[in-house]
Amino acid sequence: MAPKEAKNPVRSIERAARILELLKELDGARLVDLEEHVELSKGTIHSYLATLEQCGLVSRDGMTYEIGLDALTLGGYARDREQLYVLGREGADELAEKTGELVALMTEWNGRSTYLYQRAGERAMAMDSHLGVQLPIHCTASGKAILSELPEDRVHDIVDAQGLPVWTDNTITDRAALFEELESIRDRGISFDDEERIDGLRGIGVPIKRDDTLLGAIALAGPVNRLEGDRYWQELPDQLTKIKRMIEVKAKYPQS
Amino acid sequence: MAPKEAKNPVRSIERAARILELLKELDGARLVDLEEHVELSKGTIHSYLATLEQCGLVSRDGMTYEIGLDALTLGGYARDREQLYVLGREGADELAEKTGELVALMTEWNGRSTYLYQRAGERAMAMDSHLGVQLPIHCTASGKAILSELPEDRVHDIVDAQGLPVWTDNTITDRAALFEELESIRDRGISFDDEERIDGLRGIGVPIKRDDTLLGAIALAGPVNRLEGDRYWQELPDQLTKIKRMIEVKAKYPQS
DNA sequence: CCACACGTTCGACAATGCCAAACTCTTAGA
DNA sequence: TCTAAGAGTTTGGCATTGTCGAACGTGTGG
Repeated sequence: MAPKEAKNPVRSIERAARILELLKELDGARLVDLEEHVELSKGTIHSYLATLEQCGLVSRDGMTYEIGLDALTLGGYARDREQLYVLGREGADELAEKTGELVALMTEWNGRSTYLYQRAGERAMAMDSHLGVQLPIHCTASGKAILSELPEDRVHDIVDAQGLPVWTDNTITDRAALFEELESIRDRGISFDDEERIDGLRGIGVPIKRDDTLLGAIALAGPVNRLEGDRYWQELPDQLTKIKRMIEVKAKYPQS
Repeated sequence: MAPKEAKNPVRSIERAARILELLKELDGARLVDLEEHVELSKGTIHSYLATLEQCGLVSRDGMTYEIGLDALTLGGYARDREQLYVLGREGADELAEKTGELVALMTEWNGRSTYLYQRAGERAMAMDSHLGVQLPIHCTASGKAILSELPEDRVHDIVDAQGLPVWTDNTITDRAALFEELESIRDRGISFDDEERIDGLRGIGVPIKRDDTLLGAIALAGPVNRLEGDRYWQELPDQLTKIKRMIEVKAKYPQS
């Protein structure tokens, strides 16, 4: 996603969005806390918060402000309009049930791989991340699956914008290496995250398309000790592929 | 929730929120569509949309604008900070599994009953609503369960703001009747929605508290032909109550 | 009881959002 | 092919409206 700059931006909106962002990053904040992070006077921040609260985008409990649930309402609607979610949820549930692991539907947003849905199977690890969270795209199975189906220049744009930051010893940090990897992902139709984002965590991803547009990816994650050998390299990839086909058929014949 | 008006509102934020609202209600819209619903010139609306897009709150596909996934990111965080969600998700899953019906965690927001989480059991009906959706509070099991634990004047405030609109023949539309109903809900600890919002749909709700603060409610819904007789009036209520207790214990002893 | 820290309100100035109108781009029809 | 209509985009100047700082509340701890 090219970081398009609006020609005539509405500053108040930029600033309001920044404040919401901060409330998220700080896990809720008081007025003074925000003051430290924003170039605005106390009085002004107050007006912003009061207005956002009135709009339902912020809630306050005494002195601390939080993101309001209207954000969830909006986000929920946004998700419902994502085809990957509508078409893929059932398949994700099925796969989580069958494998016992953590299954997620991810789509590209802001050059990142973003959770649209997640379903934990019986044995799934505690989740480190969840609905709406935006993960780096170069070191996740879902992200690489997505990149593998994006036009080359889009990939370059994204890498330009996001860089290839190190997360673990296995993280791909070299652009050429990344493109090689994407090539082999295209060959197999499967992407592997072999402890590239978090030590001890492996993942498997498959891109999902409708006609020729990329919808996102379905991915499975689990601890190294369970995702290894044949299960990691063969069985689970096969199951993912099966689900992918199912979803893509559903996409093609909406009524069936 | 009293409709607090900000003293010095930032108009641009109010308008931006209105536009997001419209994008939701219209299921995506073009610039001209918005023009009909907002007292702003084309050019101005354009600036708003461009800015919101830049902030990730709006996405565009050619000519049509949609809510952007950053809303989901924010909303997801907001949800994670709701204790009812964190504490209750497991219980809701369990209940959905066991009963096969639709189970939801709801909390009060804007004087409405709002979905924090939903889990569909095997036999659950197709959902008419979902994450983040805000339902009327006087004609849903969850809503009435919530009202039953709110201070009397809060209930009056909410009813003043929301009214008691008719949804079906069974909808409670009289304030006195509502208060009687709430009284009996308090007695039983259970609320019933007997086709009060949608014909053919029944629901059962239980309020959930932590210490003395109300967190929200857990509710179960299904078609009349499955929710009837003893199952509706006894068995399912008992199961809900069991889960409620489990959640409240978890709330009390965080580490257990 | 005072002092401090934080939130809230207010009035005046100037930044900035708004409108209208001109411009571009695409599509459809003659 | 040319024209017109319909949509989106950009611009400049005026007036609205956000912004600051200071003064005013409010509550908490010493």
